Amino acid sequence: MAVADTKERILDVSERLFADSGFAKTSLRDITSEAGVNLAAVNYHFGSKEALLEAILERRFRPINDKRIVMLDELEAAASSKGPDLEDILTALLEPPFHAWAEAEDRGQKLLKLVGQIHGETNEEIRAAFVGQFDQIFERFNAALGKALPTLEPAEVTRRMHLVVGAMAHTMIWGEEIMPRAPHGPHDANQLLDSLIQFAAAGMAAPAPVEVGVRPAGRRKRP
Amino acid sequence: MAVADTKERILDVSERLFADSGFAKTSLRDITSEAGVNLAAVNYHFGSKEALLEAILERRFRPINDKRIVMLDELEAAASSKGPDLEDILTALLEPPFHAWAEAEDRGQKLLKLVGQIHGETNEEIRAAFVGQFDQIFERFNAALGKALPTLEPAEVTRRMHLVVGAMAHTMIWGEEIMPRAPHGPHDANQLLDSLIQFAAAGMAAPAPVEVGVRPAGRRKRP
DNA sequence: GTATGATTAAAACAGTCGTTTTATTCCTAG
DNA sequence: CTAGGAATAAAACGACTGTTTTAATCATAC
Repeated sequence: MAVADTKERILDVSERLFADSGFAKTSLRDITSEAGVNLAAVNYHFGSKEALLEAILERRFRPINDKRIVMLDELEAAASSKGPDLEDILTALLEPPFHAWAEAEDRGQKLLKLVGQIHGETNEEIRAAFVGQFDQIFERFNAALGKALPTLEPAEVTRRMHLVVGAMAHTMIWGEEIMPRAPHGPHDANQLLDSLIQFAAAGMAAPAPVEVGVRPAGRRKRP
Repeated sequence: MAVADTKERILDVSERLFADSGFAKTSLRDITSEAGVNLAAVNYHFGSKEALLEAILERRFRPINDKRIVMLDELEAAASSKGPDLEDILTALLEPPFHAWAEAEDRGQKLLKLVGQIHGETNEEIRAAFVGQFDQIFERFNAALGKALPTLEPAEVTRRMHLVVGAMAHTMIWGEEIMPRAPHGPHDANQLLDSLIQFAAAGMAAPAPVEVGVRPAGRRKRP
């Protein structure tokens, strides 16, 4: 068996098992027996179980984030001095992971469910490696969104951007269960993405909130 | 040591340890030694480690969901035949968990991080018990939101409602890290909640998306 | 063909896990 | 005061964990 075969089989199988049963509950014996490789192969090729998880995440998110940057680069190159439109920026942010998710679902790879498990379930090193993959994405899109929404405080832009990411992540992690009547063809996925982008664009462009210190004590009593 | 003391100490400690280190990585010995109780106490009082997790979730989410229902009841009792306003419904949906989260953070109880770990990391039984706690919430608020947004397809209302929940959950799970410069006083929490409600209201009220089958092939090319 | 390094295989290691069993203590009802 | 169940404590059980070690096999370069 060629090396690439063994390594990729381990990646494929462990990605699925981690997503299905969780990182901690999936043993190396589960992985290696299902992949048809030796138990020691994981430690030999990856070093440790946790390094295997890092390799899985890297393999999936690298092309997604690369695509995001490329799309944003193109938008900014084609835009006027005002910068790209809000909806286009959000499309560049949301479409690559969403398509990866929809395609992965079709192929039975529920890798995105892994994201929901990373928090707390693995050590700080992995968490840092994971969020580190998104540092550049965050900075670039935060800046672009701030330029597209010049009336908003930068901190408010950042807050709302995180809300957008949360809406997306929640959809991808729970989408399978919370939208059971929507089979995962490209059709449904595109409809979901449309809803998401429209929702996100409206939310990002919502009127600036009233300043905290200025507002009357009782929250949100309309006049 | 009184019974209530032992059970509650186990709940308090395990809630914190689960949230910090994850369910699978936290051993009963970690819990019982830190709580100052005997190792067998968990199995004696709760039956199993997984039943302990169910008890933790029940203890925290029961009052939150009760409050949501009470607030929605009051809104509907006071509303005209058109039903309550969108923003009020969203406040009833988002404020109870948000305040519980902010207060819990202050007391060092990061229970909401648990939610992000439930998916996949525990067995189907627990997952079912967890989502079952939100069945009533989902139905009630889905209906109320549909009434407040009569121009939207019901399926679209449901989709957007899930996006709102995702934005909220993401904020609560990651808020600690993604908003590092915002200390968790009631001040910042309220500001965050304001942003969230404003964002959610605008997103929910976004224009209805173009029908999938009708739309031209290339996505979202504006005229 | 043989040497050499990479890969796979099999076995053993040392430790931790959740749970159960057995004993002991505590508290209260009669 | 005492019987009896509830609660706590201590110890042991059996199973499973990630990792490491030791052998065997394979492919490639000379």
